[in-house]
Amino acid sequence: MYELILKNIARFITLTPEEEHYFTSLLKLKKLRKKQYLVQEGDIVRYDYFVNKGCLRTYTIDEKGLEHIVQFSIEDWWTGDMYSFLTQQPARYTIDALEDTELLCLERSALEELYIKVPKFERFFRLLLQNAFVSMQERIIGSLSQPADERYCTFITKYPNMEKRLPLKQIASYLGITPESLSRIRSNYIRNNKKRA
Amino acid sequence: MYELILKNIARFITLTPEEEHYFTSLLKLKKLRKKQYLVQEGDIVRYDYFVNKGCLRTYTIDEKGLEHIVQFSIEDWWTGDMYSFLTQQPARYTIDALEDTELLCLERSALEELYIKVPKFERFFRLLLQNAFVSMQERIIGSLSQPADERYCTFITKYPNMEKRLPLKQIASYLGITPESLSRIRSNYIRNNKKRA
DNA sequence: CGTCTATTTGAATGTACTCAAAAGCGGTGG
DNA sequence: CCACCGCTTTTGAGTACATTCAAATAGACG
Repeated sequence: MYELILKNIARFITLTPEEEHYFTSLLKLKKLRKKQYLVQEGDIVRYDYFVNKGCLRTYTIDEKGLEHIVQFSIEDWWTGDMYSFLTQQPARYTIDALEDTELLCLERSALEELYIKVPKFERFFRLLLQNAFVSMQERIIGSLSQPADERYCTFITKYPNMEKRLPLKQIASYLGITPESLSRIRSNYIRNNKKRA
Repeated sequence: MYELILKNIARFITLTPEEEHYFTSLLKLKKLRKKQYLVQEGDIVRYDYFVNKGCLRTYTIDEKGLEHIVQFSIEDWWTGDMYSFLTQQPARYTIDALEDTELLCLERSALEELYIKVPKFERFFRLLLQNAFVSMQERIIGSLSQPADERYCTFITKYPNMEKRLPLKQIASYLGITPESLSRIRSNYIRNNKKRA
C-alpha cells in the first residue's frame, strides 16, 4: 500500500526506516468511486492527496458554464487544491474521480508535525512545488505558441497512454479546444501515421 | 534602498529589526541598462532577484526563432529562473531589461544561510512560490478559454498601467498573439469605450 | 433493451494569422 | 539640433484553423 508513495519520495530525499514508518503512520486511505467529488469549489481543503490508483481531474467552471481542466492526476501524482490547502481559503477548483480511485491523504496538521520532526520533508515538498511550477511555465508557453494539433502531440508524449484512458471530451477540455476539433485532429493524426508507415 | 523589499517581505512574515538588518546585509545591488541581459538561456543561475526599480522580461526562443514571454517583472516583484536557481541546471529562459533597472540580489548560499538563521524565510519563500503557482494556474485557464481580446482585458486589469509602459510587441508576445492582432484589439477597445461614453 | 451521453462528420462562420505596405517614433551621428 | 535610419505600430487583403450548429452514429450504463 505504501510502496508507491515511498518510491515517489525517494526521488528527492532519503528516509530511514523509522522515518518511513512515522511518515506512513500519518497517512489515511480514501477510496472514491468514479464521478465522486474529492473537492468542490468553495470547500476548505484540509488534505494533500497522493494518488495510489485511478485518475482524477482538477477543473473550474467559467461564467458560461464551461469546464476547464487544469490538471489530470493519475497514480504516483500528488493532487489537491494547493491554494486552499495552504491558505485555508475556499478552493478555486473542483476535483473529481474519472475512474475508481485510491488516495493517500496527508492532513495539514500532520504535515506541520512532519516538517518539525523530519525537516527533510520541507525540502521534498518545496521540490514538488518547484517542479509543478516549472512544468506549468512550459505549459503556458505551449498553450500560447503551439497550434492545437501540436499541443495534442505534446500531451500524448508527455503523458503516454493517458489518451487511451481518458474520454476525448476531457482531453479536449485540458487542451482548451472543442471535442469536435480534437476528434478531427485525431483522425488526421491516424491518417498521417498510416501514410508514413 | 531596502524599504520596498522589507515591505514586500512584511506581507507574509514579521521580522525583528536585527533580522531585517541581517537580511539586508546579504543583498547585493545590481544595475542594468535597458536591453542588458540578466540571465541567458543555458546559464547556471546563482541569484534570486528582487526588482527595486525598472522592468524585465523572462522569455524563451522556440525552434522557429520566435520569442515567447513567460513573465514581466516590475518594481516589487521577484524574478529569476527558478528552475536553474534551485537545481543548478542550465537556465531555460533568458531575462533582460526593458528599462534601466535596479535589482537586489540574493545568492544561493546566502539564502541557505538565511534559512538556517531565520527559518521564517522558509515560509516566506514557500508562500511566494505558492502564489506564483496559483497565478500561473489562472493564466493557463485564461489562455485556454479566453479569446485574445479578453486576455488583453485581463492583462490590463491585473497589471494596471503596464500597457502604457511596455511596447505593444512585448505585450503581444506575452498574450501569445501577433503584434498586428494586438494593434487591432486595441483600436476596437478604444472605439468601444468611446461608444459607451 | 432502451436511454442518455460521447464521438464523428459536414457545412457555414469567425477569429487570428500571414504577407505587404505605409506611417510613426526613437536613437544616433553629423 | 536636425536628418536619417531602423524598428515599431497601424492598416488592408487574403488565408487557415478552430468554432458553432446540426445531424448521424457509436458506446456506456442502468
